[in-house]
Amino acid sequence: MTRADRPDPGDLDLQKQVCFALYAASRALTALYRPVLDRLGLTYPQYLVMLVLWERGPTSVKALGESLQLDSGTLSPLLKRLEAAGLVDRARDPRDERSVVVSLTPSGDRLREQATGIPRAIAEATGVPASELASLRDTLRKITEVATATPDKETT
Amino acid sequence: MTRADRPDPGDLDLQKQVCFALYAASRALTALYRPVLDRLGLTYPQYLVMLVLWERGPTSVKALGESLQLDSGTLSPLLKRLEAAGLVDRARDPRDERSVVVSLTPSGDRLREQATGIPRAIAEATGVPASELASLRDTLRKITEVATATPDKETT
DNA sequence: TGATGTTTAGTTGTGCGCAATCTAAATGCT
DNA sequence: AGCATTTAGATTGCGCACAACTAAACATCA
Repeated sequence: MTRADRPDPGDLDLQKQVCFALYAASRALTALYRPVLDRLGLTYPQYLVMLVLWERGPTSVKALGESLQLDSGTLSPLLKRLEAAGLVDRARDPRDERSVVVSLTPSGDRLREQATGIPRAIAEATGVPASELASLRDTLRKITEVATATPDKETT
Repeated sequence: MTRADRPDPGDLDLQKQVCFALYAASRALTALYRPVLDRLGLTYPQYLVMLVLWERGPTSVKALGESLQLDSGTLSPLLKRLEAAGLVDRARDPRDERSVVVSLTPSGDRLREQATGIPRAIAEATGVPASELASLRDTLRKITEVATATPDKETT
């Protein structure tokens, strides 16, 4: 709070921006996953959906969206592709016909075994110590929490 | 190296994965930029392109791609939209007709002034101390460097 | 010099993300 | 019960990302 909020031209330096570092790192890490996931026939977002299903079993589209911070505009077509691949089933919840429950097929369940070693392999490939990765993850979670909690902090 | 590389089922916990934290944080931060950039008529990737142009002046498509880690499949249509918006010009380099040089129009140059305060405003909105953001950025850069440097570390 | 290979952009096709809109089912209110 | 409101999911449209391919310009060298 010294003499802040006077815009510094240097602020527009691409390399100084955390947001760009985040954007670049996210794509780079996803690219690391790609050849591995290709063997499972999954894209990275599809893999995230499978992670939730492997962990929690049958899950509604709404709950999937809350876990992954994705809306139905993204999930609906993605789940349709997973269903076409024979990995998941979709069915209306008889107790609430608005809700669609996604569950694993036997084929989707079996895929779990092939996925078990992936996270560790990727973590090691980055060459960053596990402790540093853990603190990185915590900082990222803090940022995500603040950023998503903010409805629209407009000073107008 | 104690008793590692035996796959632990817990490894598939979504919340433990750095990659998901990265993916979620990147989208959350981009969402924070969105209302601000909307006022400039820019998307986030378009803003990144403008950052490079504001900093370096006329730049080839290839150099833009190297700075932002994006290929022509992404940049060509993006630049076409920036050109349609009247913010940039595109012209073949007379010295090497393969290369296309992107430069700012007066309108694109003026936009810089409106963008100057953005990074600081976003950084403050996250509530994370500047020092922590700086170390976060450095860790992210390290990960990006390793991940992009790896051509394909397949043990086959 | 002419054949060959490389570099640079652009195009096409697929799959996200996300805003906006739509439909149907459930819920609340009187 | 009757009707407005809310909720869950799907659809549409646009803009990235990225792989695969094409075409033109340049480089190289027998």
